[in-house]
Amino acid sequence: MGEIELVLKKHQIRPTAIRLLMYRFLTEKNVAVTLNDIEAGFDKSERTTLYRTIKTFEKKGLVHQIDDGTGVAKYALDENTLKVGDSQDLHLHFHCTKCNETTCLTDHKIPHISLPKGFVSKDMNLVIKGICDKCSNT
Amino acid sequence: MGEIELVLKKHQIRPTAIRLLMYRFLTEKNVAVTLNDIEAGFDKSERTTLYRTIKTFEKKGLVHQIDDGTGVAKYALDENTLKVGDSQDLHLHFHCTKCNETTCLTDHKIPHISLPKGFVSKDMNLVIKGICDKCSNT
DNA sequence: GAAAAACATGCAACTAAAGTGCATAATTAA
DNA sequence: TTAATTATGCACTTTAGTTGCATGTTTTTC
Repeated sequence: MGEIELVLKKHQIRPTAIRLLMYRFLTEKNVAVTLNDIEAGFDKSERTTLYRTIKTFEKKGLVHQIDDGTGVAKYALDENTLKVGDSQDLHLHFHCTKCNETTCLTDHKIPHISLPKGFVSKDMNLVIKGICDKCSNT
Repeated sequence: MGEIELVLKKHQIRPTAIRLLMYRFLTEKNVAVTLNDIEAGFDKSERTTLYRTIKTFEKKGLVHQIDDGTGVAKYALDENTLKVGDSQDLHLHFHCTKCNETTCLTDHKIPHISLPKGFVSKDMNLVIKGICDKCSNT
């Protein structure tokens, strides 16, 4: 049994052909991808299936959705996919307005922020927009 | 001439009837509103016109768009609308997952974050999700 | 103050992404 | 091996965002 198969099983995801392929696709990319990116990476298979597959991955805690302000949902593999459960690593995301790529800056944790009385924080999303390293070196 | 009319003129926005109404509508709300919210607040007038009006407000620096992760764009008046120009107040936003309201926490500035070499920050968006004060007191 | 230019509005239509319903196929459990 | 569950493919719907164009209104210019 392949390694990817094991990862999926650990997350209680049935390792079908498409799912294995999508997982590999995600590991090969080091930036967040849209559903369109995924679709473009697979000659075969339906948009709906890919949509439901990525949603399954999300539900099972294999990927997280990123909202970088472009209006299109992006997805990226969770850092520690071997660990199951709410890892809740609140890293920040960088969106390059030049190349439109969004990167997980997993080493950069979001600093603690004190909220007004009565507000309870459960989750947070921090996106920094600007020019990425690749684009600024051009 | 009314006060709102003056505010609009200061931002080089022609004070038409709809614009005056929308500005007042925005001041009355203390949470961010979607285009649908705006539409619901006006019996008359076209969705397109309201859309273009809010976009004009945004372009002229009267409102800012907020991306709270719900997938729908929300808008809120800038804090200091009497001042013209790039105020760029990077406050954070709180999105309540219970009542679905998004509030500007204008007093809470986003802390400075150091980025990896080569990354240049131009703008940032921080949304904290959780339960707001109104919903937690219920 | 009239004509021209610039801008605002309303209507229709289009686009893109997200999501649902349902039939069929495949996989797992009994 | 049959029943139950889950996955996939296709068509279709929904919703938000956006654009084109004709008409209406305001501002500018002479």
